[in-house]
Amino acid sequence: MRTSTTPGASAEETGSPVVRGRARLIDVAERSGVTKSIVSRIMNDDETLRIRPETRDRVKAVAEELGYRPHAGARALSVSRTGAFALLIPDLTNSVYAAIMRGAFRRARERGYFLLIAEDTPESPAGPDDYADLVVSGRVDGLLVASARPGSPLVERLMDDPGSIAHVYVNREVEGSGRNIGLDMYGASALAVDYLAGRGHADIGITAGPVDLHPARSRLAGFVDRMTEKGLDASRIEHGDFTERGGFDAATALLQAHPQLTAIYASTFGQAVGALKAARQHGLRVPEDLSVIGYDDLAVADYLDPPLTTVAMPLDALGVAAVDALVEQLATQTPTGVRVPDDCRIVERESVAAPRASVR
Amino acid sequence: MRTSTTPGASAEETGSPVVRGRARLIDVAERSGVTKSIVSRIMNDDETLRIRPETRDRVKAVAEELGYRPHAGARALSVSRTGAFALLIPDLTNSVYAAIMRGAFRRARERGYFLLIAEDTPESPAGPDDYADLVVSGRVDGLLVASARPGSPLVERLMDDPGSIAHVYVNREVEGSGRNIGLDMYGASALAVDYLAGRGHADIGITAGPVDLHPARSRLAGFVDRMTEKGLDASRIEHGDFTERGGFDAATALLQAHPQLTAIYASTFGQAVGALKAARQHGLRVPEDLSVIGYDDLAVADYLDPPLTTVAMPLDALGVAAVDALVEQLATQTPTGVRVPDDCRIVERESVAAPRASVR
DNA sequence: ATCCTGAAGAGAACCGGTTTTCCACCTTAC
DNA sequence: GTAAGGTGGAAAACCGGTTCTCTTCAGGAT
Repeated sequence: MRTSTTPGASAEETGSPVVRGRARLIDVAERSGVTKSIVSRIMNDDETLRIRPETRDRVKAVAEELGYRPHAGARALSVSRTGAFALLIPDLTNSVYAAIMRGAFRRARERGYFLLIAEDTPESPAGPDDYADLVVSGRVDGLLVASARPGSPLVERLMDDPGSIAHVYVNREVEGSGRNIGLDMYGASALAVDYLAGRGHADIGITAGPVDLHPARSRLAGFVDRMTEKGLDASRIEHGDFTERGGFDAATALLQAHPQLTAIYASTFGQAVGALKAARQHGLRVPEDLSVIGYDDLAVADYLDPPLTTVAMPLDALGVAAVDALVEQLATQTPTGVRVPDDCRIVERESVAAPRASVR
Repeated sequence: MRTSTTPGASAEETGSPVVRGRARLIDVAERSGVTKSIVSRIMNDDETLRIRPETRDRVKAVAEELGYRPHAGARALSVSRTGAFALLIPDLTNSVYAAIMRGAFRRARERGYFLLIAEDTPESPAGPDDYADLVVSGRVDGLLVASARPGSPLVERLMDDPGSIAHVYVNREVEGSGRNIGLDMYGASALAVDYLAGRGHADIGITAGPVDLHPARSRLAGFVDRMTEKGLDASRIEHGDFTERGGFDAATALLQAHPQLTAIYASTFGQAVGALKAARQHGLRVPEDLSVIGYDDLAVADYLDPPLTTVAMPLDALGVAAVDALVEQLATQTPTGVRVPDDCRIVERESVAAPRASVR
């Protein structure tokens, strides 16, 4: 687009800078009487640069005056680094991911990166090509993949050639990838079982998630194992999507199949909301007739009826850890996985009580 | 970073392409025996290019084989266009924005843009500089501002120099900007009043939003005007944040100040959730003792107790319209505002009924 | 006077594209 | 036989930075 902008054409006569859209490195250089290499090295705090303090100050003042901002594309071209990551989210409307996004976003800014957030659902792919091309085309430096589904085109591609595209898996782990940033969901499930059992529950059901998702499997495994350890019946399982609807359907099936159930452990927050509705439709009061515990502690939990007791997970810490891992991966060229320290805990509200026919 | 990558160094001997991170334009050119200018023009479907069909096919085949993807930074540098927008959201955890994001994201992709999403809260600014620098530094081509707050540094800066930074205001309008993409919130409020009045309600209160936010003012004005038109008392107003907490507080104050209230109109979905809780705490059954209607129709409305009747707004259409307006602004260099056609409507669920002491 | 040294900055190549200009060659017409 | 005109593609400038190498000049030592 050579629109003959001849920058500073009139400035040469007037001595004042012509009004341009943006100041470039060379504008700063000319105006302070040095070359652009010097300006560049000053702006980037080049340690190897020997320069008179007064020159440095003058250049910095001019840059400030002109509102100089380096052109991201030009810099990316030069240093082969964009300073941006892409975060792939399976569902933007799910507040759980909002919490992860928030942590990741903040941490990215702290480490000098911007975050490009994209919704990556099975239905709406990126278009002709997938999100891995964001890296190949030099738009971002790496991928934070929270949307991994085994067998999806993206995951296949990343597994095929793990070296050329920096990435980590967040929340949804991919086994064998060695770059999973996850929470101790297994332990969280065990904690939930302990909590319910501690209140006297023995007939506990679980609304589990889709079997192909790693988080669903971990949570279910933690539930089954701890139930079994305690000598309780771990067979009250119904699967459903990780949505309100899925939780409603699964809980309904659970209540029909096992009328003696006194507690339900829902695998996600959304499922718990659905389970509450299922209980109402069955004429069951929560927590008097049925206890419900959910996963992930969101702000709305306080405002449900009854306020929902949850297993709180450090979701923003997950986002933070993911960004840290990706930054480190770029620095060392070696992927690492992290299990975020599990300070998961039960947030007690009012949806859990002792079972109605407690035999204590 | 001149790491002497001498692309294709060994390829010259072996005849096969050396394994590189990415294929460049010149790699495609050399491999197909033409110059990079030709490849560029072929890949961009340059109409003015006269070329032998076989050459075109050969080049395209090579590009495909090498998995060539143009480098975004290099292209941005050359054409002064990045192919990305930034969407500034005030609260990532608010599902209302998720709906807008979704519409905007999809539409952006359709029009060849990526979306960089950023959370722009009053507390956590962008850092040393604000989000307008995303445009100045050539990282994105324009801003979709859904986080406008009058007097905020960003809005001030955009108002100061509206010409140099392409942007539109989404949802939260800025008066006098001429680039507002909004919904008919005024009309939606009137619709809610009509609906409640049609069910026999006369004592209607509103949980309004923060007075400095345009949506809050529009919704309140629509309420007040329509109430007044109908000869009803339009003074039952309490302000609160656009959150569950704000709705809870405002509704609590409303119920204490006006015990005769039979209906509450909540200015946001979150406020409605808070209002439901406030009703419960006051020992009021919804909808028998108190009707509640909320704003924006989210999926969870079905799962609240009772299921929440709402005024549904075309949120994804808002996102779509915003992207369209921004694309057009870049093309014509003239900002435009749009009021998204108001196909807003009442979604009836179970939180509204005739007032308990209906005098019909 | 000359040589050396270090400080301060100039100059140029390069990153990977896009776009304008120009040129060689082949036809066709005269 | 040659000029005109069209075809197909080559060459080079440019976008705005970064970084490596080279030059100049002053001052001190010899």
